[in-house]
Amino acid sequence: MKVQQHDGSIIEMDKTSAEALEVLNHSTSHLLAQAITELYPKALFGFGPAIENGFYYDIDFGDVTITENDLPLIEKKMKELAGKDLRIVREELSKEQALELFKNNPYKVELIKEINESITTFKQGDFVDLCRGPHIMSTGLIKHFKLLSLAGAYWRGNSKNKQLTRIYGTSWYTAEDLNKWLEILEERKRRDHRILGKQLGIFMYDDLVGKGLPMWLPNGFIVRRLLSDYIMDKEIALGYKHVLTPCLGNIELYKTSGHWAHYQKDMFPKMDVDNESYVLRPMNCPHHMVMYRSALHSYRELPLRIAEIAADFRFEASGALTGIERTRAFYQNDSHIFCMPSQIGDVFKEVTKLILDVYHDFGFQNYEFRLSLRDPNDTEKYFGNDDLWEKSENQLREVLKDLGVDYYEAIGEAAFYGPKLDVQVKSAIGHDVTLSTIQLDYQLPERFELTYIDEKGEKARPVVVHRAILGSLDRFIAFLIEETKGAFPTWLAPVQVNLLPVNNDYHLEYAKELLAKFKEAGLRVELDDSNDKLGYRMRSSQMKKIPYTLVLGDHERDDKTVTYRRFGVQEQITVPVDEFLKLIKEEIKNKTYFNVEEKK
RNA sequence: GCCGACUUAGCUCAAUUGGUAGAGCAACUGAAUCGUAAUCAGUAGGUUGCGGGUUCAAUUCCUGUAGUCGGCACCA
Repeated sequence: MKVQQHDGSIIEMDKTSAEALEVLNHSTSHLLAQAITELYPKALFGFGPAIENGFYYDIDFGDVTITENDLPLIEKKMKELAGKDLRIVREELSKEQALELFKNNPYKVELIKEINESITTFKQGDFVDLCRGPHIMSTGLIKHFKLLSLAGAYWRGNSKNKQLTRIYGTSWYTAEDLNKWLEILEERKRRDHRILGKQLGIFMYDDLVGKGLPMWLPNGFIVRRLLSDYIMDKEIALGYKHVLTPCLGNIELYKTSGHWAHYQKDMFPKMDVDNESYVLRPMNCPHHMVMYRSALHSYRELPLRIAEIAADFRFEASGALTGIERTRAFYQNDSHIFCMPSQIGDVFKEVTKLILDVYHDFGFQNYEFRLSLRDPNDTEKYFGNDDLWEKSENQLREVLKDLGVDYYEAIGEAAFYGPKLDVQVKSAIGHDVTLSTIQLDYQLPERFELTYIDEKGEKARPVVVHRAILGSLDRFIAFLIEETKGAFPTWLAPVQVNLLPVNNDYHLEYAKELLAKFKEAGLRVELDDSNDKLGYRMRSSQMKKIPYTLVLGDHERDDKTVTYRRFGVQEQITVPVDEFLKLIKEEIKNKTYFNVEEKK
């Protein structure tokens, strides 16, 4: 297929390439704009780019309100226009000509004024759009697309600007590809932790308690407790010291740290008591800073690793709340590592290795390291002087180079006190979320006047490395649910073994015997002695995604064996009881990550 | 917070142009005792999120409010 580029050249593109899909989606966004222009002549257009597996267009509809019910109509118009197989014609304009052509559209005028290169438009039929391209040669290629959703989006991503209407869609070269993508979107919905979390009894919400305040149900609590134990054991092995600090803090604490100046709006309002003010803590750094400060420290103690599974409270914008991925009450797997400047590299390496170790245990593979840097133009957000920022950002680049991990840089994603190394994952519903983070901080030690006694017996200032491996337990579990589709690995499963006697009259006794034996062995085991048919109980067991369902009948009782079925697998395996115990204990010990798809 | 949509039984969903709520699953009761993803029958379950309005009549129309969802903005 042929594609026309910004400079007017026409190149050949492979339809199966990512670039070709991007071009098609971009051209489909133009087709959308053309259809809208015919249906709503007063509509004004902002940006309309291709995005991953789709496109959108931001549109100012003026006084007209568009709803999702309008999408099929727009889609129909698009099909009609595409059917005409209109040629898409590139034209080059002077800035004056462009300003004249788009004089009725303040958004395009704003953009034209900023363009320094040659200005091009792409025209199909009567519709002209300001655009760099590239585009396909004519609308006839646009056949398999769907408008997906509608949203508000601020002009140029700034909440001070007017909010436009964004229409999202997706476009493909074949009907098969389109359907495949739509199926993936459906599949993602089924993995959504909010749905699975409800089905599996992990967490719940109630309006009377308040939005963003999840309550952990028995099954969810088991997973949380095991995860806390798991990560604390790892930390203890690395020399971390665990502490417990209160969820409230005097407001002066946060004024000292700088958080009050930065995040006041995102904290629950202060509480005035006697002549003091308190806030629910949004994070734990200040508590740990003053804990460090409470004693004299020798360079021999460093790095000193203070850790806590700490409850934090943030007044997140109501629209940001998402299941247990983003809440107003959450628990951080937090630590602050106080070290000498010369130890920064080693500390970062140690923490990065811990992250990789943990991800390996969980079988996570789809994650990316992001080096989060400050935006030098945003002097309001970022504390400290330029030299220090440059120094610490370069230090992180050095560390990453030494570690040999792939990463990408993101401007404006740093914390106000320093650059970060974040581990980014994509949730089932497509949210880009930070799972783990390591942050370099020269600021808080300064603000809290932290010191240690160095080799020469003189006071020196330590550096703080903030880090969270599981991030927050809440968000981690959200991600874990989506990765495992709710089928937790055996070591984390709320119920690990479900016992099904074939006939209660003959096999219940044996089942009870095993129940006691398995409990004794430390397994989370249940016995389903309801009078339902075996098939019914097997189905119910599978729906709860219990790793091992054991069927116990005459053979098993007489031979002292069990017949088990692994979750999601048809195969039935009969083994002696002790062998089964050995097998499951081994699996729990090794934290084996069981992939149902592979075993099917 | 902003734009748009949604909210009916514990859960998943129905209810023709406004005529006063219905199914499956779950629960409960009974029968059946059965070898790997739903045995049969019966019972109970609802101020249709909440408040106000229009109407002879509102799940349905209008309005306010709360929550949820899709995005945007935000994310120490």
